Amino acid sequence: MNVGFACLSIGVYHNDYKTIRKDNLTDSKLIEIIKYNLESLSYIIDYNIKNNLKLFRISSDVIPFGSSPFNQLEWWIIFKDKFKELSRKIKDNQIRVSMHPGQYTVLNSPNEEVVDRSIEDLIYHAKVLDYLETKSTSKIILHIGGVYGDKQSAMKRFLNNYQRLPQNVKDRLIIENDDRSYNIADVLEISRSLNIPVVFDNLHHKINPPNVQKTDQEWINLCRLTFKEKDGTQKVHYSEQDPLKQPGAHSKTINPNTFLDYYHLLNRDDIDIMLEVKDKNVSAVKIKDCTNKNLKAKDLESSWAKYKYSILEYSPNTYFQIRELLKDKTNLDPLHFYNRIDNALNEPLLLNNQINAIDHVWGYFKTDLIEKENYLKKLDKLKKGSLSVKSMKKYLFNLAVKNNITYLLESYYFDLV
DNA sequence: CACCGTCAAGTCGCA
DNA sequence: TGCGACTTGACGGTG
Repeated sequence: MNVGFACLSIGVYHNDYKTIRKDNLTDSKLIEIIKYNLESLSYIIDYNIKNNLKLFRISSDVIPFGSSPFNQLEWWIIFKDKFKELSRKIKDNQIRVSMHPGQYTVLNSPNEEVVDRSIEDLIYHAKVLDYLETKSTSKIILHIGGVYGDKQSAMKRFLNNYQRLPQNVKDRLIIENDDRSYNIADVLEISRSLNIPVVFDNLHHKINPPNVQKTDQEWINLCRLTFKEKDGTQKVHYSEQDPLKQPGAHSKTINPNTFLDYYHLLNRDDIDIMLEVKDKNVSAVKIKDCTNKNLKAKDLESSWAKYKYSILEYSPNTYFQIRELLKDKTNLDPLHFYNRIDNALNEPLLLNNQINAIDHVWGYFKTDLIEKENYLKKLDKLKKGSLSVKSMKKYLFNLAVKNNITYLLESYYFDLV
């Protein structure tokens, strides 16, 4: 089983995607942004390699206006070398990348212009995967689209418009059930006509189930039959509901107990599971560790190094308990380790604890007296309530960047809230 | 420097 | 009929 995450990552420096408004768009600005975004992609790929994560979704935002006439650049030529470099990294490390156009790419719209733009958008996605020299196992995952008051006609329109796609898009296109219009039975029906793979999404399914009653495992086994050899290992999406938000909202993190129950019911290993969750790579590493039969003490230690200041911030007690726990290297219990961490991150934040964590992080810097005075002034303001913890953390992050403290730049502390 | 509204994309549910 | 929700960074304006 491979587990992966989507687009962005926590604790990776320079991992964000920049964009631009139409009003300010120029070729030179576009080039600058694409260069930056491809570097971000490169850093995230490096992170995946380092953490042995073999499944990854590339953000559609990597090329701003990638399918729009506003972007006339031949970016695949301008950045040929960068694409080559990325392609080599992905290939050498056998990372399966995919892409997932957003909710605005609607192939079955009754509006011809929307369909035209959607086809252009799918061509753009295929182009990125083509220039990364990925095989047909690198997929573009798409939802069916809208219903427009007549589902049968809308599904028919999807089938017809699919035929308008160029072959390189067809080779990669796979379809997924969504949380309000097309349930898994609908998507499987479309798959039977087009002979293309189906991605099962457990949370969408929970919210939007078909009339036919089957277990998730049964649906997943049906979807499995839609994956041919050229399509690679079956892919599914896995996410959990955020209990405080509207139905369909992804949870902050994956609960490893819930995941393992689900995974054990699947009772198979030949499956790729894309996690859709707010804390992205953090959950991917967690699940990776909790399912790793050859887990080493250093795996948990490297994870702990990234969590520790967040835990100190939320719960000093847990901080000391986990430090003790990790001293026993013969008895590894990743589930217990991650449950302790997740529980701590659910405790209420107290200013005193936050200041304590800030002071620990500050201890990493070897600064001059002027900087120290600056810090003490900020600390004083923080205690008086005239400076927010958020601002203070931002200040510390910038110091970590300036002093190039890798240990801190890789920490979850600046991103986990 | 922090915060807020707007933008940009398409659909749908709800006043 | 039109607006809010979904998503997220950029950006202009305000405090």
